[in-house]
Amino acid sequence: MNKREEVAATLLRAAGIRATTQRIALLTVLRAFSSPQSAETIIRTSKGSLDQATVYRALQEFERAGLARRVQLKGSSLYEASGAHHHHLICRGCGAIEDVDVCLPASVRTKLLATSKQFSAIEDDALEFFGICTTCASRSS
Amino acid sequence: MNKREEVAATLLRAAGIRATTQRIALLTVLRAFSSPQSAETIIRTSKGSLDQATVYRALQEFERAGLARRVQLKGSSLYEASGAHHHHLICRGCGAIEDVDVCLPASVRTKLLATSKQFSAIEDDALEFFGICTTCASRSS
DNA sequence: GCTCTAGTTGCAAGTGATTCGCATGTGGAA
DNA sequence: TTCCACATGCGAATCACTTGCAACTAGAGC
Repeated sequence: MNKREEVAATLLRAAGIRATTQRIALLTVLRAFSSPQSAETIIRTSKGSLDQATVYRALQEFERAGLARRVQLKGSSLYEASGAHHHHLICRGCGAIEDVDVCLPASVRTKLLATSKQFSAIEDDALEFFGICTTCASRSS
Repeated sequence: MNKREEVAATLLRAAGIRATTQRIALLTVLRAFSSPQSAETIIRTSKGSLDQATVYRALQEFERAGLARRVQLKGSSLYEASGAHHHHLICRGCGAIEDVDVCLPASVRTKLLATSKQFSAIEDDALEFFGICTTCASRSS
Protein backbone atom coordinates (compact mmCIF):
# COMPACT_ATOMS: atom_id res chain seq x y z
CA MET A 1 0.00 0.00 0.00
CA ASN A 2 1.51 3.31 -1.07
CA LYS A 3 1.28 6.58 0.80
CA ARG A 4 -1.83 7.87 -0.96
CA GLU A 5 -3.56 4.63 -0.16
CA GLU A 6 -2.49 4.80 3.50
CA VAL A 7 -4.11 8.22 3.69
CA ALA A 8 -7.29 6.96 2.08
CA ALA A 9 -7.44 4.02 4.50
CA THR A 10 -7.00 6.35 7.45
CA LEU A 11 -9.74 8.65 6.20
CA LEU A 12 -12.07 5.70 5.81
CA ARG A 13 -11.44 4.41 9.33
CA ALA A 14 -11.81 7.91 10.75
CA ALA A 15 -15.19 8.10 9.04
CA GLY A 16 -16.21 4.83 10.64
CA ILE A 17 -16.15 2.94 7.35
CA ARG A 18 -14.48 -0.42 6.96
CA ALA A 19 -11.31 0.03 4.91
CA THR A 20 -11.53 -2.66 2.25
CA THR A 21 -9.15 -2.95 -0.69
CA GLN A 22 -11.86 -1.71 -3.05
CA ARG A 23 -12.85 1.29 -0.99
CA ILE A 24 -9.24 2.32 -0.51
CA ALA A 25 -8.60 2.09 -4.25
CA LEU A 26 -11.75 4.06 -4.97
CA LEU A 27 -11.10 6.85 -2.50
CA THR A 28 -7.49 7.10 -3.69
CA VAL A 29 -8.63 7.54 -7.27
CA LEU A 30 -11.31 10.01 -6.25
CA ARG A 31 -8.83 12.12 -4.33
CA ALA A 32 -6.39 12.13 -7.24
CA PHE A 33 -8.81 13.99 -9.52
CA SER A 34 -9.05 17.75 -9.27
CA SER A 35 -12.55 18.02 -10.70
CA PRO A 36 -15.70 15.89 -10.44
CA GLN A 37 -15.69 12.68 -12.48
CA SER A 38 -18.38 10.34 -13.73
CA ALA A 39 -18.86 6.95 -12.10
CA GLU A 40 -17.80 5.39 -15.38
CA THR A 41 -14.49 7.26 -15.44
CA ILE A 42 -13.85 6.34 -11.85
CA ILE A 43 -14.49 2.68 -12.59
CA ARG A 44 -12.23 2.73 -15.64
CA THR A 45 -9.45 4.57 -13.83
CA SER A 46 -9.19 2.37 -10.77
CA LYS A 47 -6.80 -0.35 -11.83
CA GLY A 48 -8.10 -3.10 -9.55
CA SER A 49 -11.20 -3.48 -11.76
CA LEU A 50 -13.97 -2.74 -9.27
CA ASP A 51 -17.47 -3.90 -9.97
CA GLN A 52 -19.81 -1.04 -10.80
CA ALA A 53 -22.27 -2.05 -8.08
CA THR A 54 -19.43 -1.85 -5.57
CA VAL A 55 -18.44 1.56 -6.83
CA TYR A 56 -21.96 2.95 -6.58
CA ARG A 57 -22.44 1.45 -3.13
CA ALA A 58 -19.13 2.84 -1.93
CA LEU A 59 -19.83 6.28 -3.38
CA GLN A 60 -23.14 6.37 -1.52
CA GLU A 61 -21.34 5.36 1.64
CA PHE A 62 -18.68 8.02 1.11
CA GLU A 63 -21.31 10.64 0.52
CA ARG A 64 -23.17 9.70 3.69
CA ALA A 65 -19.91 9.88 5.63
CA GLY A 66 -18.96 13.21 4.10
CA LEU A 67 -15.94 11.85 2.22
CA ALA A 68 -17.36 12.54 -1.22
CA ARG A 69 -19.86 14.77 -2.93
CA ARG A 70 -22.22 14.03 -5.77
CA VAL A 71 -22.75 16.73 -8.37
CA GLN A 72 -25.82 16.64 -10.59
CA LEU A 73 -25.58 18.18 -14.05
CA LYS A 74 -27.55 17.09 -17.06
CA GLY A 75 -28.40 13.40 -16.97
CA SER A 76 -25.76 11.66 -14.95
CA SER A 77 -23.96 12.30 -11.70
CA LEU A 78 -20.36 13.24 -11.14
CA TYR A 79 -18.45 12.48 -7.97
CA GLU A 80 -15.58 14.20 -6.22
CA ALA A 81 -13.72 13.82 -2.96
CA SER A 82 -14.94 16.49 -0.59
CA GLY A 83 -12.21 18.87 0.35
CA ALA A 84 -12.86 22.51 1.10
CA HIS A 85 -16.36 23.79 0.40
CA HIS A 86 -16.32 25.01 -3.17
CA HIS A 87 -18.54 25.50 -6.19
CA HIS A 88 -18.48 24.80 -9.92
CA LEU A 89 -18.05 26.67 -13.13
CA ILE A 90 -19.42 24.70 -16.06
CA CYS A 91 -18.83 25.18 -19.77
CA ARG A 92 -22.04 25.07 -21.79
CA GLY A 93 -20.11 24.04 -24.85
CA CYS A 94 -18.06 21.04 -23.77
CA GLY A 95 -19.25 20.41 -20.22
CA ALA A 96 -15.83 21.02 -18.69
CA ILE A 97 -15.98 21.76 -14.98
CA GLU A 98 -13.68 24.01 -13.04
CA ASP A 99 -13.74 24.09 -9.27
CA VAL A 100 -13.95 27.58 -7.88
CA ASP A 101 -13.66 28.67 -4.31
CA VAL A 102 -15.88 31.69 -4.23
CA CYS A 103 -18.03 31.86 -1.16
CA LEU A 104 -21.61 32.93 -0.79
CA PRO A 105 -21.86 36.09 1.36
CA ALA A 106 -23.57 35.35 4.68
CA SER A 107 -26.09 38.07 3.88
CA VAL A 108 -27.65 35.87 1.20
CA ARG A 109 -28.48 33.15 3.69
CA THR A 110 -29.77 35.63 6.21
CA LYS A 111 -32.05 37.24 3.71
CA LEU A 112 -33.25 33.85 2.57
CA LEU A 113 -34.19 32.69 6.06
CA ALA A 114 -35.99 35.93 6.67
CA THR A 115 -38.24 35.41 3.64
CA SER A 116 -38.86 31.66 3.73
CA LYS A 117 -42.07 30.47 5.34
CA GLN A 118 -41.28 26.76 5.25
CA PHE A 119 -37.66 26.62 6.33
CA SER A 120 -36.01 27.75 9.52
CA ALA A 121 -32.44 26.60 8.92
CA ILE A 122 -30.09 26.22 5.99
CA GLU A 123 -27.43 23.54 6.17
CA ASP A 124 -25.64 23.76 2.90
CA ASP A 125 -25.61 25.39 -0.49
CA ALA A 126 -24.48 24.49 -3.97
CA LEU A 127 -23.66 27.12 -6.51
CA GLU A 128 -23.16 26.52 -10.20
CA PHE A 129 -22.04 29.01 -12.80
CA PHE A 130 -22.51 28.46 -16.50
CA GLY A 131 -20.40 30.03 -19.19
CA ILE A 132 -18.27 29.24 -22.19
CA CYS A 133 -14.67 28.22 -21.65
CA THR A 134 -11.90 29.80 -23.67
CA THR A 135 -11.39 26.65 -25.76
CA CYS A 136 -15.02 26.56 -26.86
CA ALA A 137 -15.10 30.32 -27.35
CA SER A 138 -12.17 30.22 -29.77
CA ARG A 139 -13.58 27.22 -31.61
CA SER A 140 -16.93 28.84 -32.35
CA SER A 141 -15.67 32.27 -33.35
CA MET B 1 -58.89 27.45 -26.16
CA ASN B 2 -59.07 29.31 -22.84
CA LYS B 3 -57.07 32.38 -21.92
CA ARG B 4 -54.17 30.53 -20.28
CA GLU B 5 -53.83 28.42 -23.38
CA GLU B 6 -53.90 31.48 -25.63
CA VAL B 7 -51.00 32.89 -23.64
CA ALA B 8 -49.07 29.65 -23.91
CA ALA B 9 -49.64 29.52 -27.68
CA THR B 10 -48.41 33.09 -28.03
CA LEU B 11 -45.31 32.33 -25.99
CA LEU B 12 -44.57 29.32 -28.16
CA ARG B 13 -44.89 31.23 -31.41
CA ALA B 14 -42.81 34.07 -30.03
CA ALA B 15 -40.11 31.52 -29.25
CA GLY B 16 -40.25 30.24 -32.81
CA ILE B 17 -41.79 26.93 -31.82
CA ARG B 18 -44.77 25.44 -33.60
CA ALA B 19 -47.82 25.74 -31.36
CA THR B 20 -49.33 22.27 -31.40
CA THR B 21 -52.20 21.16 -29.17
CA GLN B 22 -49.82 19.07 -27.07
CA ARG B 23 -47.22 21.77 -26.58
CA ILE B 24 -49.87 24.31 -25.65
CA ALA B 25 -51.34 21.91 -23.07
CA LEU B 26 -47.90 21.15 -21.71
CA LEU B 27 -46.77 24.75 -21.39
CA THR B 28 -50.09 25.71 -19.80
CA VAL B 29 -49.69 23.02 -17.16
CA LEU B 30 -46.07 23.93 -16.59
CA ARG B 31 -46.94 27.58 -16.08
CA ALA B 32 -49.72 26.70 -13.63
CA PHE B 33 -47.29 25.16 -11.12
CA SER B 34 -45.44 27.37 -8.70
CA SER B 35 -42.54 25.01 -8.08
CA PRO B 36 -40.63 22.54 -10.28
CA GLN B 37 -42.44 19.28 -11.06
CA SER B 38 -41.34 15.87 -12.26
CA ALA B 39 -42.01 14.80 -15.84
CA GLU B 40 -44.32 12.15 -14.44
CA THR B 41 -46.46 14.69 -12.56
CA ILE B 42 -46.61 16.88 -15.62
CA ILE B 43 -47.77 13.97 -17.75
CA ARG B 44 -50.39 12.94 -15.22
CA THR B 45 -51.67 16.49 -14.76
CA SER B 46 -52.17 17.38 -18.40
CA LYS B 47 -55.64 16.10 -19.15
CA GLY B 48 -55.17 15.50 -22.87
CA SER B 49 -53.07 12.40 -22.10
CA LEU B 50 -49.79 13.30 -23.77
CA ASP B 51 -47.36 10.57 -24.65
CA GLN B 52 -44.30 10.60 -22.45
CA ALA B 53 -41.92 10.74 -25.41
CA THR B 54 -43.77 13.83 -26.62
CA VAL B 55 -43.49 15.44 -23.21
CA TYR B 56 -39.77 14.83 -22.97
CA ARG B 57 -39.21 16.08 -26.51
CA ALA B 58 -41.27 19.19 -25.88
CA LEU B 59 -39.53 19.90 -22.57
CA GLN B 60 -36.17 19.73 -24.34
CA GLU B 61 -37.47 22.10 -26.97
CA PHE B 62 -38.81 24.49 -24.33
CA GLU B 63 -35.52 24.42 -22.51
CA ARG B 64 -33.60 25.20 -25.66
CA ALA B 65 -35.97 28.09 -26.37
CA GLY B 66 -35.74 29.40 -22.83
CA LEU B 67 -39.38 28.71 -22.00
CA ALA B 68 -38.61 26.14 -19.33
CA ARG B 69 -35.84 25.15 -16.98
CA ARG B 70 -34.70 21.72 -15.91
CA VAL B 71 -33.63 21.28 -12.30
CA GLN B 72 -31.43 18.34 -11.35
CA LEU B 73 -31.70 16.94 -7.84
CA LYS B 74 -30.98 13.39 -6.86
CA GLY B 75 -31.84 10.94 -9.60
CA SER B 76 -34.50 12.50 -11.73
CA SER B 77 -35.17 15.89 -13.24
CA LEU B 78 -37.81 18.43 -12.40
CA TYR B 79 -39.12 21.00 -14.83
CA GLU B 80 -40.53 24.48 -14.39
CA ALA B 81 -41.64 27.31 -16.64
CA SER B 82 -38.95 29.95 -16.63
CA GLY B 83 -40.21 33.17 -15.18
CA ALA B 84 -38.05 35.53 -13.18
CA HIS B 85 -34.55 34.32 -12.38
CA HIS B 86 -34.79 32.53 -9.05
CA HIS B 87 -33.20 29.79 -7.00
CA HIS B 88 -34.25 26.80 -4.90
CA LEU B 89 -34.46 25.83 -1.29
CA ILE B 90 -34.64 22.05 -0.89
CA CYS B 91 -35.66 19.99 2.12
CA ARG B 92 -33.25 17.16 2.83
CA GLY B 93 -35.98 15.24 4.56
CA CYS B 94 -38.87 15.13 2.12
CA GLY B 95 -37.42 16.75 -0.98
CA ALA B 96 -39.88 19.64 -0.96
CA ILE B 97 -38.74 22.59 -3.04
CA GLU B 98 -39.44 26.22 -2.40
CA ASP B 99 -38.65 28.86 -4.97
CA VAL B 100 -36.72 31.76 -3.54
CA ASP B 101 -35.84 35.01 -5.21
CA VAL B 102 -32.58 35.87 -3.57
CA CYS B 103 -30.00 37.21 -5.96
CA LEU B 104 -26.31 36.60 -6.12
CA PRO B 105 -24.36 39.80 -5.49
CA ALA B 106 -22.52 40.96 -8.62
CA SER B 107 -19.29 40.91 -6.65
CA VAL B 108 -19.33 37.12 -6.60
CA ARG B 109 -19.29 36.91 -10.38
CA THR B 110 -16.64 39.57 -10.62
CA LYS B 111 -14.40 37.78 -8.19
CA LEU B 112 -14.99 34.52 -10.00
CA LEU B 113 -13.99 35.89 -13.39
CA ALA B 114 -10.91 37.42 -11.88
CA THR B 115 -9.71 34.05 -10.59
CA SER B 116 -10.72 31.69 -13.37
CA LYS B 117 -8.11 30.80 -15.94
CA GLN B 118 -10.38 28.92 -18.30
CA PHE B 119 -13.45 31.12 -18.45
CA SER B 120 -13.84 34.70 -19.55
CA ALA B 121 -17.60 35.12 -19.27
CA ILE B 122 -20.39 33.84 -17.08
CA GLU B 123 -23.84 33.56 -18.58
CA ASP B 124 -25.95 32.16 -15.79
CA ASP B 125 -25.92 30.75 -12.31
CA ALA B 126 -27.95 28.25 -10.33
CA LEU B 127 -28.05 28.31 -6.60
CA GLU B 128 -29.44 25.61 -4.38
CA PHE B 129 -29.86 25.71 -0.64
CA PHE B 130 -30.38 22.60 1.45
CA GLY B 131 -32.10 22.52 4.81
CA ILE B 132 -34.90 20.87 6.72
CA CYS B 133 -38.42 22.20 6.30
CA THR B 134 -40.60 22.88 9.32
CA THR B 135 -42.77 19.82 8.66
CA CYS B 136 -39.81 17.46 8.68
CA ALA B 137 -38.24 19.25 11.63
CA SER B 138 -41.33 18.75 13.76
CA ARG B 139 -41.73 15.14 12.68
CA SER B 140 -38.22 14.12 13.68
CA SER B 141 -38.08 15.91 17.01
C1' DG C 1 -1.91 -15.84 15.14
C1' DC C 2 -6.71 -17.81 14.79
C1' DT C 3 -11.62 -17.60 14.81
C1' DC C 4 -15.91 -15.71 13.98
C1' DT C 5 -19.31 -12.75 12.11
C1' DA C 6 -21.23 -8.45 10.57
C1' DG C 7 -20.39 -6.01 6.94
C1' DT C 8 -18.69 -6.25 1.75
C1' DT C 9 -18.17 -7.84 -2.70
C1' DG C 10 -19.10 -9.61 -7.56
C1' DC C 11 -22.38 -11.18 -10.51
C1' DA C 12 -26.53 -10.96 -12.86
C1' DA C 13 -30.97 -9.41 -13.14
C1' DG C 14 -34.14 -5.52 -12.29
C1' DT C 15 -35.89 -0.71 -12.32
C1' DG C 16 -37.02 3.96 -13.52
C1' DA C 17 -36.10 7.84 -16.30
C1' DT C 18 -35.24 9.29 -20.66
C1' DT C 19 -34.37 8.66 -25.71
C1' DC C 20 -34.80 6.65 -30.36
C1' DG C 21 -36.85 4.80 -34.84
C1' DC C 22 -40.40 4.95 -37.66
C1' DA C 23 -44.97 5.22 -39.69
C1' DT C 24 -48.79 8.36 -39.34
C1' DG C 25 -50.72 12.94 -38.42
C1' DT C 26 -51.01 18.15 -38.59
C1' DG C 27 -49.85 23.41 -38.16
C1' DG C 28 -49.44 27.04 -40.81
C1' DA C 29 -47.03 29.22 -45.05
C1' DA C 30 -48.17 29.66 -49.90
C1' DT D 1 -57.28 24.40 -49.87
C1' DT D 2 -53.04 22.15 -50.52
C1' DC D 3 -48.69 20.53 -49.17
C1' DC D 4 -44.75 19.17 -46.53
C1' DA D 5 -41.46 19.96 -42.83
C1' DC D 6 -42.00 19.24 -38.49
C1' DA D 7 -44.61 16.67 -34.52
C1' DT D 8 -46.71 12.87 -32.53
C1' DG D 9 -47.66 8.12 -30.62
C1' DC D 10 -46.17 3.72 -30.12
C1' DG D 11 -42.93 0.29 -28.80
C1' DA D 12 -38.40 -0.88 -28.11
C1' DA D 13 -33.86 0.51 -26.64
C1' DT D 14 -30.55 2.70 -23.71
C1' DC D 15 -28.46 4.67 -19.79
C1' DA D 16 -27.41 5.19 -15.01
C1' DC D 17 -28.06 3.20 -11.18
C1' DT D 18 -30.00 -0.36 -7.64
C1' DT D 19 -31.09 -4.83 -5.71
C1' DG D 20 -30.86 -9.89 -4.31
C1' DC D 21 -27.99 -13.30 -3.12
C1' DA D 22 -24.24 -16.49 -2.24
C1' DA D 23 -19.33 -16.23 -1.42
C1' DC D 24 -15.71 -13.56 0.80
C1' DT D 25 -12.98 -10.68 4.28
C1' DA D 26 -11.74 -6.82 7.73
C1' DG D 27 -10.90 -6.44 12.07
C1' DA D 28 -12.73 -7.18 17.08
C1' DG D 29 -12.10 -10.61 20.59
C1' DC D 30 -9.62 -14.42 22.34
